[in-house]
Amino acid sequence: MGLKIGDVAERGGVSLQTIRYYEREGLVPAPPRLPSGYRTFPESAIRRVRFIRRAQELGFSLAEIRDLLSLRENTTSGAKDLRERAKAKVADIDYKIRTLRAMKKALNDLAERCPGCGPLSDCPILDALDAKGMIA
Amino acid sequence: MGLKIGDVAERGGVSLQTIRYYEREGLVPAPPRLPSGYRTFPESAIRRVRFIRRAQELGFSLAEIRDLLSLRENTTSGAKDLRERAKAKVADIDYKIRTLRAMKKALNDLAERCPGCGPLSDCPILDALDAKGMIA
DNA sequence: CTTGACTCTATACCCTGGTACCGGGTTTAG
DNA sequence: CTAAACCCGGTACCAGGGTATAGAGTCAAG
Repeated sequence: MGLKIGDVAERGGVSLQTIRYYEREGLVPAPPRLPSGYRTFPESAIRRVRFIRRAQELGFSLAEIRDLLSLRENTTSGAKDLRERAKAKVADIDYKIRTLRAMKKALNDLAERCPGCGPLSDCPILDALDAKGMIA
Repeated sequence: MGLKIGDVAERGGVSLQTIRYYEREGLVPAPPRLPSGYRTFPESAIRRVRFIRRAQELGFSLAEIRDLLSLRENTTSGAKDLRERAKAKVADIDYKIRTLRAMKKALNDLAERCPGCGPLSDCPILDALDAKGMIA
């Protein structure tokens, strides 16, 4: 009934060794084993692996991702603390979203306005990103 | 007047060696030198370094960033091609924004609803992120 | 005119996030 | 019952993105 490591790897979009690596690093909980020693994963392991991949693409390190994931295995701390920590993560995410929106705007401006600029002029992309609100 | 490498490093928020590394990797253009061999950077180098840092936080590799930056030093290709490439980058960025918004929503849900969940239940964060639209 | 802060090149090293290969056991389809 | 396909742990290696150190030259203040 449990999934084998190869299933998790394939459906999660990573290699088999990566799953073992994530287990060692505490990103995927160590699953129960068959008498043979084979790991048997629950379905949720696949979602977890996919989450890890997506979060990485967004610039979170594995340590940050472990942190994010630990929010739901909330045995350690009170509900108040959990809310605090989640809010902090949301603030990180908001910052990323704002920065991405500014980059997007700068790129759109570049694409639309720049056919008129000279090749090496001080085009808008960097300037747009350096505007207030983008610096920290 | 020209900035010295230490100024660019400090005001750009990176170390001195990192500036030299970025120069070697073609992320920051090699600046003119004084007779002594000292680099003298224009102000724009600082903006450039800051841009690189921010883009990294958003999950772009240095290769991708070099690519992004090359859009403005558009001597190579026609305006049509530039628009194409910029649009492709915008699509990447839109994907990241969508994913971040879903993560944010999941975290907010977690913070607000979960005080009522049992500790190890299948809480919403992973599920929310696995919903359609988030998978690829 | 020297002393401390800064810069130069070059080489070596480090951490993160994996990937590849090994010799060996297991499971399953024919 | 055997061969293909899968899994095990262990070790070694790799690329990206820097960081550290060494040995030597430069510049600015007193």
